[in-house]
Amino acid sequence: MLDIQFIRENPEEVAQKTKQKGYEVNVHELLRFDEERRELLGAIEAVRAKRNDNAAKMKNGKPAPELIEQGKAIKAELAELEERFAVVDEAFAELLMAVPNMPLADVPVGLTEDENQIAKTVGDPTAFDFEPKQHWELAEPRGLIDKERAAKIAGSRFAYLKGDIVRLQFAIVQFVMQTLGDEQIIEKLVKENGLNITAKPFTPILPPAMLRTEPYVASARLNAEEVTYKIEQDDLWLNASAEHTLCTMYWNEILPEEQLPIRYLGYSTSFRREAGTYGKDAEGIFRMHQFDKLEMEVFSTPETGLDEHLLLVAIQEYLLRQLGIPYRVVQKCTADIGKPNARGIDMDAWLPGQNAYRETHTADYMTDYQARDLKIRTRRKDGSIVLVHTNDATAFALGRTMIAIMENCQTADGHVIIPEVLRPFMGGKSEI
RNA sequence: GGAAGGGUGUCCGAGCGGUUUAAGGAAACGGUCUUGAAAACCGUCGUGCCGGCAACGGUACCGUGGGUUCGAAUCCCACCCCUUCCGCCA
Repeated sequence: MLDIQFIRENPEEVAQKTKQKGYEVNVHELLRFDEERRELLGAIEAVRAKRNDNAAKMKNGKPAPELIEQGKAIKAELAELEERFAVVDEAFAELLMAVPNMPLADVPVGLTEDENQIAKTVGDPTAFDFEPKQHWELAEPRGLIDKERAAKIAGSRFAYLKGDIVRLQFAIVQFVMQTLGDEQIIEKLVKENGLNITAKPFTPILPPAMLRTEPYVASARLNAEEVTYKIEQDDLWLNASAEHTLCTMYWNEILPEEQLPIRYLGYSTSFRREAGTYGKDAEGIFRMHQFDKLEMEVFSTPETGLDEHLLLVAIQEYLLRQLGIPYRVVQKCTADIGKPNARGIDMDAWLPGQNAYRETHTADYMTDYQARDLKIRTRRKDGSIVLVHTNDATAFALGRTMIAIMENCQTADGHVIIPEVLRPFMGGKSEI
């Protein structure tokens, strides 16, 4: 949620930016509830003080009957106030939760994704002296992807991946783990981008793939049940990204400042119901109910949050360049960055088979919006306590990355040249 | 899944419904002593919210949510988690 103090002090700005993000919240009504709520809270606390006082008088020995009578009256008075408070508080909380994070100044204002801006394009679309195929045309005939049998067992949008494509996935995982664990590479990227943050490498992490409702809601990442799988029996949800189980990891904790930034490289299977996407990307493995993903997650001080975000974007670009995949960087507009986001970047990889750029990466900067609900704070060296800033970003969505490799590195006879950097993890193999 | 025992502050650990304003210890920080350090001694030492420029005051929080009571860490109910034993299992 957004800082109520900030909303009190900047109601017009909050109303305007809320609108820019495509959200409808009556800020003035919110502030009226806020005021009423505080008034009632003051009254309640005064009555409670009276109650505590009254009870204290009865500490020693036999309670006087008139004190008990007084206590009963106080109890009734308190109950009446608390009832009124509960109503106001609920209305207040509902409005407050509806307020999105404020976009940073450089986020383009726009109400649909058409107003996203292409920040830059890197590499030319791969040239072929033959008609490039779509990834499933390459993979299915060779038995690398079997969707028919998967449909028999689990339904549509599932697949069996087999053979060299599986080796490729784990080669990518190894490559990314090695790259993000290399302090020199991080340092180089920090310097190149003029960032004022450490070169601390990323720690690989395998998170749970499920989480409970309470932390999920607090993460501001729980989408409607149309999008996310729910395990009713156990009050658990299947995560739609490792970022969901990573950002919630320090829920309700105060981290010593020396520990920051905490940089994780998470690997997790992600699950999405993809309701309402019937027919869209039906072929191949572009849009699946289940896919594996490498996700970066960073907890930092407020001062370094933006630089951490820029580092994550730089890493995404570096990884794509290492694989030799042409891509473009998209600065998402106010309506497209998402409710908890202050800034959001997408990366679209060039897919020759589709003759189009398609989204393969996202980088999200939440400032303290997500941390406020998750109650993740840091204790500074001077003893003060502040909310951390959170960042998440895709390292590689493995399915889509393999699509990009297959389509960009395909040969006329339907094989795939393995990018140089992956070969050490493919047993030296240069083609599959 | 069955049985038993537990969840108290950064950690350990007390806590017969009303001297709990949560004992005591450890760690940490500040100080005295010391050439310096250790030891010893003295002091400080949870989080949120409301009010206040501030010192401070009020209030809530002892796994979570409800209930009983004039009064709940303490009693009752439900749920979550942890430990041990048994069963099952990669």
